[in-house]
Amino acid sequence: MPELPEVETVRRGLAPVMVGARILAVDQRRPNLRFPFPERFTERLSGRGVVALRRRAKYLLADLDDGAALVMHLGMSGSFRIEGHVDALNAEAQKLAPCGAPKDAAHDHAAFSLSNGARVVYNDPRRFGFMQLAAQAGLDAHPLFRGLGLEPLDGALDGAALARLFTGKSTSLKAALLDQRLVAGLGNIYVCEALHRAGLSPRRAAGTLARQSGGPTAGARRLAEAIRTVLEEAVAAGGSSLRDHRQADGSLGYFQHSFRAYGREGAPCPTPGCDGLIRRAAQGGRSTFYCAACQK
DNA sequence: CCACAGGCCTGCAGGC
DNA sequence: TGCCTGCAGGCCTGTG
Repeated sequence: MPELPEVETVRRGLAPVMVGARILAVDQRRPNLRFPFPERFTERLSGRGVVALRRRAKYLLADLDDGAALVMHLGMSGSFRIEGHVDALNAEAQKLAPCGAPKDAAHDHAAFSLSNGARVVYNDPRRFGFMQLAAQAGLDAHPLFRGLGLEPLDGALDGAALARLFTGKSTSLKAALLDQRLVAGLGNIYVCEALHRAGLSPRRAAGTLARQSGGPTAGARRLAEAIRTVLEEAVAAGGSSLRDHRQADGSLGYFQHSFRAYGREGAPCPTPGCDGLIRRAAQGGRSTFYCAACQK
């Protein structure tokens, strides 16, 4: 579920409820997720105000009023839901409620009771997610963040930046784009989608897109553009993770209907003028969907 | 029973 | 020797 667009959707859904509110209590229901919860987790959060809700790559960050940041990663199956909010702001937030609500509470692992009456519940069946506390100051130097690469939507990702990152790399484009140290926030779905849009083979060596004769290659420019546009479109659609608990207005979580390659094995390639079929192959133990006819 | 699933880390082996 | 790379396995549970 959670690649960059999904985490951003979560952030936008939670922000109206959490920012400006105070955490009254934390209901921590087990000692660990992927990693142990921080020491004295509930004590350290109780009474704290939430100043801001931010995102870096696939991390969600709640800035607290004591200078700490609650760092949250959703892993493969993490989701939040909002309960018990009744005012107008909350109605809007409910509409944005990220990743829907699970059918039962069996995998509710932590819940934050807020001063505005809302309860924000974290659910994660596979428990690949985690939560940590870090200092806001120097967060970029924190072990979780210091190695992260370019944030795709902040304006720094263009053909020249990609060409520079790919210089000398013999690894495949698929692996390079999944590497969070180069570009941060892409996962299996959006890598497949971006490569398809750019007309580039997932098996092609990343270094072949490096600079040539003083400038970025056309492929690097196309790829940077494809990454930005697919992420922007997915964010605008509320991500791809909201198959369940669809809102009546249908404005969120519909990007899975716009996939051109991911999960479409055997389907006709949607590229105009291409008569290929979408294929599925394994790369690094994960499925890659691509069209051999138009992705070179 | 099996394969597979949106993330990410480690260890290991091979190539240069 | 070092560095890069690909790959398997592990963490967990759910679904087809």
